[in-house]
Amino acid sequence: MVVMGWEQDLGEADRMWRTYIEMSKHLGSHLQQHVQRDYELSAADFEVLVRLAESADRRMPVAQLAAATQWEKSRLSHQLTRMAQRGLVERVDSDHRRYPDVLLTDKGHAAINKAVPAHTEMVHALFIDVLGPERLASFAEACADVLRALDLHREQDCSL
Amino acid sequence: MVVMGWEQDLGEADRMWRTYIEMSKHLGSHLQQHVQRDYELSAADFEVLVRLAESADRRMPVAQLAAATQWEKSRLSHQLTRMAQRGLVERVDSDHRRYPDVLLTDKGHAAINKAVPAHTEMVHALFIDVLGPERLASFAEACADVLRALDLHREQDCSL
DNA sequence: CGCGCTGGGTTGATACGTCAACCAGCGGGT
DNA sequence: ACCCGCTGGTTGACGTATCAACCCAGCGCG
Repeated sequence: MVVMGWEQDLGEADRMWRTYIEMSKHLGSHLQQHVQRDYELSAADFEVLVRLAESADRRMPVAQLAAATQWEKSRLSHQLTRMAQRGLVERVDSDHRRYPDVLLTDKGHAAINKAVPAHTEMVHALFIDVLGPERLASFAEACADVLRALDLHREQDCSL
Repeated sequence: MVVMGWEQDLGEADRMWRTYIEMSKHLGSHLQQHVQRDYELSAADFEVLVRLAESADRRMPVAQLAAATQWEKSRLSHQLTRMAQRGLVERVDSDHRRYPDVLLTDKGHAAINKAVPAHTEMVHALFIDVLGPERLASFAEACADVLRALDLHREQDCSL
């Protein structure tokens, strides 16, 4: 029977798509909840802290942080003010430019160093170890392919 | 050289994890942006409308909607009031209970019927067609496995 | 009968994300 | 020197998410 449109009759592929969506939603929120509950850090906090901690001297220009996180500048700015209020980071004047740097405070450093091990452990338990090495590899490659397709598509969008 | 902790030396697996994270973030935001720009619907709007449109008579009790979307009741409630203000849904008294039902308005129905085809098309272009059938199948199976692991883990959490 | 409990649903406060407007240095042209 | 525009960054307003508190109908029990 031919229905008006899309409704009800999802094919195999669409159900698989939904499986992916479900998984990514649940996995994301699970990780986020834990890092929130156990360490009082939001996903956004976490990301910023990781990037800063990875940088050589616990500080970097705002622009670099924006590039690393791929966030909008305004989002980053808001996030930084909130984190500054909680004492996790500081805005300091940079040497060469007239633009401020972001500095990871001791408190921020301590926070991320406590949170990261638990987080990676959970990522292993829930994701990496669940798919063994070779399934993980093909999974990641699939992700990379989708990313490439996405980039192509994005270029076309911009050229409008 | 042995560093203090986790910093810098990410293994293969962790880089693959990051690839997945990147992909899921980008794919999600891309889809969301399009459905937003082109049809004035947020991802949340979209989800609610799809569930309602899939239901037999374009209406269902709030609880059922909550179960379908897996959202917190408060989130759903807020979302429904906003959508009601825009005329996409209505809260109506249900027959048997003293609890309200949610009804998909004509406007809401029209909106979702316009948006869905474009959305599914994009999902195909960016995801389903990128991985062919068999890669898609193994991908979905991997997702299902992660979901199962997640459920197990979740049970343990609740039993605290 | 009345009392308290439970569970579905709403409300309010606050944190977060996005968009558009704005502000400040710095080129570059005339 | 002046204006102009660009880029990097901040601000405000608004929509959205989360948490906790609340409201209220039904129900069990004394």
